Amino acid sequence: MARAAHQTDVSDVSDACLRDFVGYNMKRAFNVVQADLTATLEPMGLRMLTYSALALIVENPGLRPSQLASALSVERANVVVYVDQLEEAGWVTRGTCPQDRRAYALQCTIVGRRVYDKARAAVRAHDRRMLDGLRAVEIAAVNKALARIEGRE
Amino acid sequence: MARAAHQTDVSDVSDACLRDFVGYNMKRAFNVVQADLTATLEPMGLRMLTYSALALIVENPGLRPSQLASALSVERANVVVYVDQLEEAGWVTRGTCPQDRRAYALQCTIVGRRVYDKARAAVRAHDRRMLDGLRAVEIAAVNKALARIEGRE
DNA sequence: TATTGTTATACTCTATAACTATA
DNA sequence: TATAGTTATAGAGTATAACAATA
Repeated sequence: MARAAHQTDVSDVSDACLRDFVGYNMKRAFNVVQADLTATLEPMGLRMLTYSALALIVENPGLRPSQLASALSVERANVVVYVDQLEEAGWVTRGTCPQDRRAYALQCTIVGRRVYDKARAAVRAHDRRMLDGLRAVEIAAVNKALARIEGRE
Repeated sequence: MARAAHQTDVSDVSDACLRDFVGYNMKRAFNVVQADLTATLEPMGLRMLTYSALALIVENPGLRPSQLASALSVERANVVVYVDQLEEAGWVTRGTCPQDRRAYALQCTIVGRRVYDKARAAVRAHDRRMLDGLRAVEIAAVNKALARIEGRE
């Protein structure tokens, strides 16, 4: 790994001032996860958010968009785009909601279910790649800490 | 915390299908961190990335933009905008680089140094808020796991 | 009046391609 | 020929404001 003397050498740049800052560490780790996940889902026509939306619809048939927005922690306005894409792909339908005619009951199609199952397996493999080298206790510690930071539990 | 029966109730939405997926947990926790950090830095005219850039310039006087890009894990093109903003605020200067006239030697100004010190204290307080309730060993476990995911260590 | 889904819009983050001036 | 900084641009994520239909 020789490098020409005139080329940018980043090895002597100190980021110690940022390493004691959890947001910086999380952002950098998440960038790696995001890049691998994007590559994992792209061949199936999904992204992290459309995959997450599809998963929630599959697991919660009849889910309404506003519930989906809450579950994804995003605004209702943004969910419209995700559902549009899933609907255009033929994986999700906007069914009528008899109890509230303002709302829609989101359902996945047979094809949508199949795409989800395939994507889920790929995401599981991605997850194992990301956590490779970490012991079960360490993974549990991370999940606990993330839950605490998120304000759950 | 009473809620009208007709209002969106998200408590019965299951996201178990996503909770065993580290990217989802990281994203949600990072959203919380990001929101708090944005509110923390906004009064000082900084954002996460401009703060990070300022920190690296303060701690590495004479840093060149391409080194800054590597340290921040972003493309050179994006660094231009961050440095523009820090320069317009009067916190950073693009000094000449005698060894390589294509490059700039980034330096912080006296005011920039003062803004950084103030922001650093605010970020430390933010960090304590985020990690509140976690023991030192747990924080160490998170940082170790994040380093592993990021591919460092 | 308040809520649901929607549209329009804007800002941030990130990447790629192409340009210029240097090396 | 390759690199440093820059410009232009595009896509993704996120948020707010305002609207029509419905509660």
